[in-house]
Amino acid sequence: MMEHAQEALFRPVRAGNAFEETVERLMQAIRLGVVAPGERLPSERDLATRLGVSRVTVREAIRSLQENNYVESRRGRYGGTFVNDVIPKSAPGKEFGDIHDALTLRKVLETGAAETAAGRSLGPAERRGLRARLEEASTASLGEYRRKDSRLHLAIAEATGSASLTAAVADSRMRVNELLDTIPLLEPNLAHSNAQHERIIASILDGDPAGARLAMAEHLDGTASLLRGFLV
Amino acid sequence: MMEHAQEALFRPVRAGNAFEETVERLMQAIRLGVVAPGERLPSERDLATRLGVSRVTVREAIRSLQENNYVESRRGRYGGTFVNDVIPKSAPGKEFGDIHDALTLRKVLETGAAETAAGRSLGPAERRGLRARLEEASTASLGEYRRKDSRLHLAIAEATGSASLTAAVADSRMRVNELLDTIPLLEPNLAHSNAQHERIIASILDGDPAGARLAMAEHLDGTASLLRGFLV
DNA sequence: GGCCAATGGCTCGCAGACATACCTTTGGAG
DNA sequence: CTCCAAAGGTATGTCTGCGAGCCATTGGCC
Repeated sequence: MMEHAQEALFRPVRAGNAFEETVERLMQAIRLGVVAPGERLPSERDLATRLGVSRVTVREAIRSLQENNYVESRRGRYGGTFVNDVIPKSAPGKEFGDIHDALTLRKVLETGAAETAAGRSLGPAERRGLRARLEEASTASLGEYRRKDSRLHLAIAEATGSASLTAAVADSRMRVNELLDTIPLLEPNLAHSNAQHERIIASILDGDPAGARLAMAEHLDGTASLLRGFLV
Repeated sequence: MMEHAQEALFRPVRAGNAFEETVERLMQAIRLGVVAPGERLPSERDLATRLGVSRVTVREAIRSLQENNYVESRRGRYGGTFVNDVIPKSAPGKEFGDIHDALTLRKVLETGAAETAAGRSLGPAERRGLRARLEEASTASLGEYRRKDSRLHLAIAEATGSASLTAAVADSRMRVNELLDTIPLLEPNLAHSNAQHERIIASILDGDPAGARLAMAEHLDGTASLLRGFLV
């Protein structure tokens, strides 16, 4: 019997209860900038359907976000649940194994996504979307950088046309962002990142898979060594 | 708001109920050959702990496998639940979008895994393990080929040292295997596959990441075009 | 031959999640 | 000004899944 493969296959079937999972997803949407500050989440009924949980559970999750000041809800037509500007903390306590695991998966997924995206023939809407996210990230302030950066990387994953690859990238980024939140973000890193982003997007738009992979790999190695340096 | 990224983030929080998820995992372990015919599954109590579900749920899942002749249970000390030789078939009905999605994710994950594994310094046990799986796959009969093939690919994923990458590869393989089960497996394909396997493992053992990636990419492209040809 | 540890087999009460229905608030449309 | 669609807020009965305990069976060890 393959002892180690069992660890992967016999891992827990569910990460947490429905409530915790739902909170996690909504947090992802907010922290990755998929729903930006000031914007509205989908309605509770809509979320319940999409997430496959009951509306009660969605409401409990939103309640918990309200209590931590992530969102505010307004009633009535054209009401809804809106994302606040303040984005509170995060609490670490990671081990080295976790870091290696998270960074390995991220590198595989994101270099693969960049290469795949570059190998496709993208429509004008997709090309515009990528350029827009690049522009957003390059003009972002320190405070909003992580969110804009995530949106750019997610847009690259989407450009592969694979929903499950996009989902995997989103999950992976959440894990890595948790780690990144524990170390300082400095202006020089940011400028360097932006230059790398431009190379990545240029390679994708030019249809240069090898270039896109290489540029993404260098980009990721930057934050990876930063992380390893700070946390080990 | 990024409409498409929402589809990824607001996907269902749980794939099915605890029972269905548990059945799925046990099926994976059996079909991917992690627990071979004649071998014993971990005890119910053990599985319940590892899978994070109650023993009742594990038992219901095993019950369902028994009814489909996948396993048999024996009581008493040194008893347990044993995998049968007969491996029944599944029934498909996939759409093209699913196929593209599954193949895209697989390619990203497995080429990344091969490259990562080749870039690590593997211990003697890992090197032996890879050679053993290669040997098993190359001497496998038509009937057991898919299982042995999966074990080899899983061993490569394990060699990356990343548990979550291994888990992702396992999930991805399950999806693709479901598709592969619907098309014929022929001796020439098998011989070709074995030759490619040797190149992949050789590159990994030689510490040649680029070569490993390339060899894996060619290997996967083979079955990918086979699939696209048969199913589109 | 008897013991006993480890396994599968079984039951019952509780907590979490669900489906469904209804109430309240709000602001644009007519 | 009135209406009403769409959103959040609330309540209730049902069911799934869990925890925990106990029973039944088996085969090696003493």
